[in-house]
Amino acid sequence: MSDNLPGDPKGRPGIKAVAALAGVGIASVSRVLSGQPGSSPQLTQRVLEAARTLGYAPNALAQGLRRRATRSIGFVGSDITNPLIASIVRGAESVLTVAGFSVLLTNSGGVPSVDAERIEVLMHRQVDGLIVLPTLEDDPATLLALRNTKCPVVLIDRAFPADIPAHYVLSDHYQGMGDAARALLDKGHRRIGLVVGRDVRPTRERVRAMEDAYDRLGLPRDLIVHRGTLSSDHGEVAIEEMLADDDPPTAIVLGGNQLLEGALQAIHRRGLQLGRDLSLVSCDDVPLCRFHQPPIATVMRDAEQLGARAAQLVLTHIETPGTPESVSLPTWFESRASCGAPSGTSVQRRADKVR
Amino acid sequence: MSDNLPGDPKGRPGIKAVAALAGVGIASVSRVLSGQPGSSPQLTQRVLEAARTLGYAPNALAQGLRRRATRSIGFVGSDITNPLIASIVRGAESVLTVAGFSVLLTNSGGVPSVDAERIEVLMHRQVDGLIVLPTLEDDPATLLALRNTKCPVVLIDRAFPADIPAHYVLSDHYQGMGDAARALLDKGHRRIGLVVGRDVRPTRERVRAMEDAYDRLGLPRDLIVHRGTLSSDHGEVAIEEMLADDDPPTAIVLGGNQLLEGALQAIHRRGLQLGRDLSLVSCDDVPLCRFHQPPIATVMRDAEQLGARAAQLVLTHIETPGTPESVSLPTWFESRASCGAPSGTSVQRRADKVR
DNA sequence: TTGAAAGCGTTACCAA
DNA sequence: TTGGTAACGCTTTCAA
Repeated sequence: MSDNLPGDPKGRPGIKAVAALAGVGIASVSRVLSGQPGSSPQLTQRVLEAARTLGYAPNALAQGLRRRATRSIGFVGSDITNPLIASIVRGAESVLTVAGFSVLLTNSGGVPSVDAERIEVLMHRQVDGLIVLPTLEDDPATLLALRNTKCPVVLIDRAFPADIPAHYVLSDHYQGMGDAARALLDKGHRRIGLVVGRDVRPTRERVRAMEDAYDRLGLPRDLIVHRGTLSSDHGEVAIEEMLADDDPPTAIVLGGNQLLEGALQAIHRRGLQLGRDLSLVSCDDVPLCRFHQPPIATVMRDAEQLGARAAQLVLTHIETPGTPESVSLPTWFESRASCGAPSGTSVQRRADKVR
Repeated sequence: MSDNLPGDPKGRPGIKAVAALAGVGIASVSRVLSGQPGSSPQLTQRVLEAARTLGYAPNALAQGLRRRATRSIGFVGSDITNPLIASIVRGAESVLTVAGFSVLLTNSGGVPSVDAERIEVLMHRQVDGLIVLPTLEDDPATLLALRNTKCPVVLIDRAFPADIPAHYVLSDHYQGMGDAARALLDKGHRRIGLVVGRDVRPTRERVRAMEDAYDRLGLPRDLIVHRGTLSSDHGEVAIEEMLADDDPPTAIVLGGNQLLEGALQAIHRRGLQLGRDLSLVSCDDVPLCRFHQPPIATVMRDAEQLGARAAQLVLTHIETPGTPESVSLPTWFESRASCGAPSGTSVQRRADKVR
């Protein structure tokens, strides 16, 4: 049995092979290669040489099993295809890679029960930490899965019950949306449409920011809140419905980057010119915002930073578990030509255009 | 020692705990839970019940170590933030998830040596397969890393030396680019600029398609090929340089979606109207292509399908290793308003515009 | 049909 | 300073 030193599954050398070649004990190899002190220079030398000539690298599986730590973290998001989420993943991945961690990526498709399932799979894979962008804040399966995690968890842009053991990285949507609201009200808009997603923290913050903006100016809350999913299709429907209103809003704010494409379709179809016939604000900058004619005013944030901070947080608490921590990152409003002064109702505006 | 049944690192029950609770042997638990036949209904029942009450799920690390298979695959791409790559990952991930595989995602940042390093890390993590979008085709480190892989590897959109043991999923860039070229030549363009990246298969196919299109019409190859990286910055520089030429092209083709933003910046800055003053074709549809005014004509492909086929290929060869396989997927040209007839030199065009 | 025991490749204790 | 050895949690012979 000891003659045959197959090492690894597909014929890679194992620690035994290195020990044999170096003529030392297996334990010494482990010690040297994991950088533990207390090995003579000679032994160290021989082990290193043997390892190099064999092209040896430790089997991360066995290490993980023994060390009870895999240096991997799981990421659960709805869809990597959403540029916002891609940026978050990118930010997290670059921090984690530097720290020697790998990322297990999963997409839940925005289905709460799948969130829960993915969390469980990742736990079985013994990830050392978890970064999750949960779809909802009150899905029972997700809550259960989150309660059963035995590793640090960082939740992005969500607020969960206090008994959920997790850390948070939050965007300060209130600030950016408040600035956007004030900018619109300043320009004279009084009836504003706000398209939002499901009832999660960003939605609540955005609605609150809008309402407070009205309140602060002593204006009646002439706000139309349209709730649904944050999809392109919903963006289109929302615009259609709002503009079909007897008293349509003169400005519309989209609470999610995915809404924009559908919204623009509806707007173009109606032949409306943004900034003149209708003012539009979107959330989360995408190339389309900047290159659209006119450019789309946007509530901005640094998505990569969001992911990077989440990664730092999870690493910190893997290192030394601590009490729940919460990080808040800024959002800000960037005004662009899609925002102008109101110009009567959209019915009048359409009449203008046709004439 | 046998009284204490801690099971898993952070206090999750192990197989021993289940065996103890069910009052059966540990081997029986394994057999029942991994669905092997040959267990009495009673035993099966008791094991299942015990597992459920303990909330037991096997430790994937230990399973992987023992089975010599982790049901995980590694993905190496340049940057998940590129919507093309995000779509490829998404396509792969959905196929793999259904098959019970997890994805280890890494970004190389488009640095060849990092490609190689990531491949090695993933091998040490004992992935069962690898999907790679290599930066270059002749980087020595990457070639070495690829040769040392002991698992099925699928390379996307690249052509490597025949001695590299890998499977391929390729886009038929020749077809789509050929159609684009013919469309431009048909409209009367004779001097066309082509911006491409480094010397990899897509670049070569695109250049060849353009050249062949000229040849087939018996036209001289009045083609300006601009080579560089596929970044937004390079897109901007490329446009600037081409339009600054004494005899600027009347149409420009961008061989990569990342080029578009920079290119549009340069074009807008010059006040050129696409489709009239200059014709533009991009590669790989992004929202910006469709919503730009005018919309940008594009050589399209199904990126998710690219990832999905890669995943299928890798799964097939994990199941039953076979000889190298190669899959080709279509690209096609979608003409949009950014393509019009040529209108003199850009100098004249600018004069027109100013007048 | 069932279970004891031998590993999988590594780490870490402990004795030498 | 070194190396044997017992785990880590699981699967898989092999005997019973």
